[in-house]
Amino acid sequence: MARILITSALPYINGVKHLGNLVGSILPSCAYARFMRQRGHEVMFLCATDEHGTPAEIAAAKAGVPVEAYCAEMFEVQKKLCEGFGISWDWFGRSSSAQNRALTQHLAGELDKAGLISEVEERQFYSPTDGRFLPDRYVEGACPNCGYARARGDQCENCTKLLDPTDLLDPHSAISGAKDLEIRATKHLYLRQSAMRERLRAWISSKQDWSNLVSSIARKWLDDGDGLQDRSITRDLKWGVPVRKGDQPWPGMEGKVFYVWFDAPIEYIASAAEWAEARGLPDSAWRRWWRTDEGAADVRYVQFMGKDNVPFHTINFPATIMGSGEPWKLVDLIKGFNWLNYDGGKFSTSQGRGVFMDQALEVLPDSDVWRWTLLSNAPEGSDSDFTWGILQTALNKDLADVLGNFVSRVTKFSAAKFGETLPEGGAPGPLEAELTEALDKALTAYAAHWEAVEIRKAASELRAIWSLGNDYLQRAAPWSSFKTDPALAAQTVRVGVNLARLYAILSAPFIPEASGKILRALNLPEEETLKAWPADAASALTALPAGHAFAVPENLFRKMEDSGREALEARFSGVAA
RNA sequence: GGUGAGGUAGCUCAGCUGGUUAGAGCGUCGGACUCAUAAUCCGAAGGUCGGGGGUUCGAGUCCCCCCCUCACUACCA
Repeated sequence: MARILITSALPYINGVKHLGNLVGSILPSCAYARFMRQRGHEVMFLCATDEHGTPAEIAAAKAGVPVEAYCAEMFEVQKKLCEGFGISWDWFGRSSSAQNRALTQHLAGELDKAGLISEVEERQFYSPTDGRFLPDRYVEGACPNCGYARARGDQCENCTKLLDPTDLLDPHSAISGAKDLEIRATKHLYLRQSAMRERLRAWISSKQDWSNLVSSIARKWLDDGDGLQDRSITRDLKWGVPVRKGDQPWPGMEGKVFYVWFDAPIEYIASAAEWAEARGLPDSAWRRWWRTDEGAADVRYVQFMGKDNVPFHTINFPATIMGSGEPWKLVDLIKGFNWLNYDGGKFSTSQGRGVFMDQALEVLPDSDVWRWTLLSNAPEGSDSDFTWGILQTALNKDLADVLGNFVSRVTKFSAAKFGETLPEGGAPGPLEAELTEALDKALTAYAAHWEAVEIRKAASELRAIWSLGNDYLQRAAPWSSFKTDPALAAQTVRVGVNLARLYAILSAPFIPEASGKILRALNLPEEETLKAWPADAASALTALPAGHAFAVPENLFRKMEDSGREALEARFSGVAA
């Protein structure tokens, strides 16, 4: 038994996430965690909301509530939605927790002791009307290059020219529209990443099993332009972790907070501390997952994220951890995902384009359908497309026809001919031998794909395993043999129902609801059965003996008609209301 | 502009360090079967691997040039 630490990129607090966010980190991390638990490993699967920063403050202001209340509410909304998708984390925390505040301040203090923090005076736009400093992208004005009136301070989206906010003509606040902007000097702390460049490079180079996507993004940051730059870790905001050196004040930094990119990944660790506190466990219970000197040396740590998050997990956060000089667990495998596009275009939170998590469950409440569709089409190798046609195919063909119909035909036939207990008689023959051989190969491949975190390949192998069942039934044809040799048909039926049990176990990482339905129909205890991962096909096909009572389950999946698909396509075309 | 990723059958995608007739699912066509959610199973057709040049006995796979798509570009997190 191994110990597996799993984290999903933290969803930002300001609103409901779309399917692209879901498939890029939360969903695959959940499926992977479920697989590892079923294999008998000890799993700690953590996630949290990322709550600090300017967008949260602005979203709260727009909603007319204090930012703390806004975050508390959105945390509950996001938590419920994820639970609706069957997300199986051990703890879903909040980056605004007391634990994260303390740990962030502590790590900043350690970095300072190590000489890795520098103070830099910079000049930023300040808006007296808004009462805040404005990040570049919250300053708008006319583009000096093309004249576009609503260029943002970081880039003109019309001519794509990169800008400095001071370049803008007629600059004003994107929040209030105020024009009385002034440039103020302000002092900030920088993490001296440049000093850790070679250490980071050596660490990154040692990771041979990272994907091309992840490695190349990491290398780019090390070597782009003048190489790895130091990076500001503080902001002039109210909503965030107050800047302190451990538990001591930080002279000159009064009233400032840590920049959200700095405290958010630290929440991976802090969320484990939240978990321990919520369960009344001692600190050692969570530190054995995170401190290599307190038991975490044998932990395997896998992170899931979209490609936009890769720099933070390959460069910035490791720099924080390594720089502290303390023995915190570093990530072993980073699983990065590309983008999921919506019908050829981009999912967009700001434009309301695509399908959001709340809408998805509203129009199609069976979360297994979403899990299977999204995971079996996950954007692993390249950006990939979500369309309603793909969902319809995944539901109708894979889930309903290949898996659902298999369970249906085998249980119904058995019940009709032999009653609702597994019949006796017959003995395995050549067909069973062939099935066993094919299944053994497939089981090995399936588990290997999960071990390598190859989600699409695992899905494809699972589908092939489902198909083996139909192939077997087709050739064994118990509906024919029953007329002449009922014992032979009984043998086929026993194998068939055992296949249904096996499918429930193998499929659970993808479709936990359907797995539960199968196991309940087969009168099997869900939790123990899921952990009975098959050692080999032969034992899996004889797990349920003659005499075992079962029931015919309701159809596992209901298909989507073309008219239903068309209605969804129409509803979600272009920009949502 | 810079950097990165990608361009493989009608569609969605696999193809590791270069090696026999380039793969899968869906779709299409044909056949078998009738237990089952008009389900299943078998078979077939379908590709000048974005374009051009080069290296090699041999390239989808390596090198160069070009075209197209997308993302990122450090103050969004």
